[in-house]
Amino acid sequence: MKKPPRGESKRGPRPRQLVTLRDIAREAGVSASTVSRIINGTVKVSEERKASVEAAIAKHDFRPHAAARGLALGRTLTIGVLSQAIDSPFYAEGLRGVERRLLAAGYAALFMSGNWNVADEERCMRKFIDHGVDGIIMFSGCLPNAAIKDFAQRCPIVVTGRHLPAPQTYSLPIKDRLGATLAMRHLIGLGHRRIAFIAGSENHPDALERLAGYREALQEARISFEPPLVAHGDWQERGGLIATTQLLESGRAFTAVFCVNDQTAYGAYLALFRAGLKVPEDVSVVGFDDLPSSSYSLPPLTSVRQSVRVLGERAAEAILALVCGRRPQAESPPVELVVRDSTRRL
Amino acid sequence: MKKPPRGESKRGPRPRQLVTLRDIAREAGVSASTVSRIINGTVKVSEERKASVEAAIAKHDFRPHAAARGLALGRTLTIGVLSQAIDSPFYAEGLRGVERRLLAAGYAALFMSGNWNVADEERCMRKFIDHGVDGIIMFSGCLPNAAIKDFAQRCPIVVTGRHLPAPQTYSLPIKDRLGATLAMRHLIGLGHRRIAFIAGSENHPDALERLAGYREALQEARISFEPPLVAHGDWQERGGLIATTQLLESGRAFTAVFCVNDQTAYGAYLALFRAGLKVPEDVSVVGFDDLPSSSYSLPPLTSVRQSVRVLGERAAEAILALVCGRRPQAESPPVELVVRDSTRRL
DNA sequence: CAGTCTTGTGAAACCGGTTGCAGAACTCAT
DNA sequence: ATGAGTTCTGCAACCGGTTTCACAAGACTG
Repeated sequence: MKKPPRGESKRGPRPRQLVTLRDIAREAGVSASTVSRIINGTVKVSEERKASVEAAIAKHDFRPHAAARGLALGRTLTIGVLSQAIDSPFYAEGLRGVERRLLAAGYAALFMSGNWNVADEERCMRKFIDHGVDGIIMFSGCLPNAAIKDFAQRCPIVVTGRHLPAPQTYSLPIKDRLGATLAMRHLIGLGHRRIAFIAGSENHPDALERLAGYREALQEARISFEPPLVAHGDWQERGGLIATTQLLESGRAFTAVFCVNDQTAYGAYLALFRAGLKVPEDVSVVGFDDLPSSSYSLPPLTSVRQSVRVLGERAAEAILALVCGRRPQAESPPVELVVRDSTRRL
Repeated sequence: MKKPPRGESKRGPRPRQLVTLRDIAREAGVSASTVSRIINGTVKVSEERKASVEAAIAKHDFRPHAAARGLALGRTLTIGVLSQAIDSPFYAEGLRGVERRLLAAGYAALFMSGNWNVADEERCMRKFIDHGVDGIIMFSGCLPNAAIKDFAQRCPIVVTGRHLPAPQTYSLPIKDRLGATLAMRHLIGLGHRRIAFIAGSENHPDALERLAGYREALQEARISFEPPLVAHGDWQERGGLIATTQLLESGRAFTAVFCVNDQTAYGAYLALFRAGLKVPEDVSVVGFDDLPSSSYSLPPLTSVRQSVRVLGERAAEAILALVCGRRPQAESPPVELVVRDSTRRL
């Protein structure tokens, strides 16, 4: 019962740096310190030495060893980014924003997926710590706040989609409720009264807030809330398809569907299509997130837009600030409704 | 004109490890070597010491410092993964596969996007090297083979979508031509003769191969190749929309469109929709890649499937093998045609 | 021209792990 | 009781950078 070493069981020989800083120093006839100073520009060095060192560096195409530098500096220039699934178009947008902004600052991103699952999220977080990331960005996961605070003692954390006041931590809330009311007011303004809602998974905070927005808007318009008009999906096409199909089979009348996110709306589209119903002639549909592909759905989807890409950029800015010991100033991006062709006046 | 240091201009104080291996050793009354050996299970250690060391580790929730370990071991347990855009559903699928397989082996993935652009790809590769990755996976980029061979001298590389025989390198070709002929034979078998092709960007090797497959299938069926039936897109929805629109406006008759990838097909869908044409009644459409969302397009899209996710898994297996000094044995996944509702018999 | 102030440089310590080597302790056979 | 063989453990060196500190050389001041 020997515990296998980390990683793969078989390993090759221990790899070495082909050319080290001291090799360069020897070749240029200076000390290692001088080479280090030239590379980092930390202290002024005489022109002639600088030239000969730079020549030696170029000649051997020398690149400092990352781990060694990381050890000495206490930094890895790496940020861990936790999303729920790297292949979800929603998170992909966010990751893109993060990547852009981090790259510009010289940082690289370690992406991992939590799979909407506390255990996986926790595992990812530990892995980030083990990899020595300088900071972590969490896209709204299901990890309890207490756990996050715990991790935050080891490295700064930026979390989107929730409010979490704690040291070494910064939150970028998502305006779920406001967005949902925007969508609903649009439908109500078009004369719709019987509006179904395809919700997300039951325990997810974003899902609950969007549901709250749905109810709030109904109340505002003095339309009574009918529980049977709410069906639960899974944030993905499949869930939207199933939920909408059930809703149709239940026989409850409705003239519009508000979906908790765009992927759910795509599923709803297919369910309506199979039932021979046309969007928007027979049923109006509104999504949430305004994914890039929503401009290309048939018909192009009306959706609530709070740019996830910008959210990612802001999150990246915030984590960089935290890492450098500054106070982040990033704000959540604005929410707006993008009206396309999936909704019509009754 | 002072050169700013790497990363952000302002940095906080140099962070230190809160509790080190030697702290644990002192607390447990053993030497640092013993603690290291217990953590890695490299050598047998007496039960009593083991217990007291593990107690101390648990008490302080000690985690070894990644950079220090990386320095000593010469490994970072990190793999660089280059795709063209992290928010492209195509690459996202592949990244997902890579992530799964790497995580299982204890490795983490550093993802970066090359943006279909040689300069960016090169920059990413350098960044990977600078970050000390143990290996690199490249999803079919536009970097010339010579450049790749160059990078391969510093660390092993697995590349998909091309054939590149070189030491420290492994290729997983994509069966573009075969896939394209499958799609075309399907359309031709349904009685289509005037088949348009929406190609990708002109210089991309995958695009050229798919075009070659298109022509090959035409020739096989003794249908003459008509250059005006080929339009160029950009691998994305937008390009498919524009190209199809132009094709329609050109007045050339066609009964089917084969698109270089699914995203292009989504754009074609929208163009046809706007022109009042129905799929598949008026025009049949076939895509390539079988993205997950293609089951949910309206109508669900017939597409060539060579699972990118599996490709990613295979690539991950191959790079792990290379890193451990073994010979990779991974094969490209099989290609097949998935027939859905976007094609019909003439 | 002596004394103080800069400025550039190298030796050595340090970051926090891993590991070769040698010695201690313990087993077992003679 | 003694020697050989085995198992466990600690010392010290090492991985490859960065940085403190001391010092020498040159610039400036009175």
